[in-house]
Amino acid sequence: MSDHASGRGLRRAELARRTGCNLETVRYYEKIGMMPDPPRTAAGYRVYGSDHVSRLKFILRARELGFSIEEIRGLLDLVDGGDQTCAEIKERTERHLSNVRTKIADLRRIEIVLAAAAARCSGGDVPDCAVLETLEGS
Amino acid sequence: MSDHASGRGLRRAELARRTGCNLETVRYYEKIGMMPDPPRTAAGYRVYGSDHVSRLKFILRARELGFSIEEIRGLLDLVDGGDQTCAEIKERTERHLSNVRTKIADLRRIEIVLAAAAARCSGGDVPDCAVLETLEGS
DNA sequence: CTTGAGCCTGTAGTTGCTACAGACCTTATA
DNA sequence: TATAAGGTCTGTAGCAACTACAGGCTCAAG
Repeated sequence: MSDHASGRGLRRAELARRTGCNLETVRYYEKIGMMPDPPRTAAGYRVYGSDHVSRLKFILRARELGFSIEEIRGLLDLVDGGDQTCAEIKERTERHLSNVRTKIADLRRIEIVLAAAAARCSGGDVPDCAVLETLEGS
Repeated sequence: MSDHASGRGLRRAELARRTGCNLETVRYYEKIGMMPDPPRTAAGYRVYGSDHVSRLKFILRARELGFSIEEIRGLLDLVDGGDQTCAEIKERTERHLSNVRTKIADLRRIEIVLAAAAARCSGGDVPDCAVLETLEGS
């Protein structure tokens, strides 16, 4: 059966390669409904087009920016609906940005405690340790 | 059967309450071997002592500082072995600290991109959106 | 015609919990 | 003493977001 794998259609590995996505993750995104079900060859092989490439890139970029799958699903719904407004997208972005800032603040607190404990450590061949004191109770 | 639940021994809920740990998490830490199996009453109820309280607090503090379960297991092994050295603990702490700093750097990069995209947004009732441009390709 | 690569499916594993269901035990009150 | 309410027990399933198989097709090259 002649498919157009060498023409416009991409197989899964090629889609993965072009987007930098893990091979199995492609299938995973399809399973959870983030990627539309692609057409298949007669033998059942998935055939992807440029729309799949851009959608997958969108998802991957959003993931890199720390958006959760559900957040991305929401963004995609807006885009797919075609009636998204900049205001709505901006609001979601700022909500996510504020989560990111909270995480940074949490990690900075951790960093300070760890750095202080490590600094108080002699680092010697002795059983007493400032880190353990920090962990065992103040 | 007389147990000493009201004396020195604590039941699970009380241990959880005193440490701020979730009730089920206590059992989870036991299952994965982070907490020693406590003695039981004749009816099978767990009975905890002050050693369990301190160990659980240790684990919880280390978790708050972002140590993974495996890292904590390593620390506890050192402490339990009794031959831990400050140098060893310090090294592990600094390794973890460097992971934390990497995460902070990653998040700061994300923060910058998100903030820039949101700033370029008009926020109006229009379909064009700077955030979407960021996600759809540079 | 065979070999090897690539694809298919379903499922299990990862991390660190959290939340049940259904059965037992304990305690207080009537 | 009966009973109702609560605590505890076990095992198991679920969460996010993948990742990695096993076992079976299909396809192209030699």
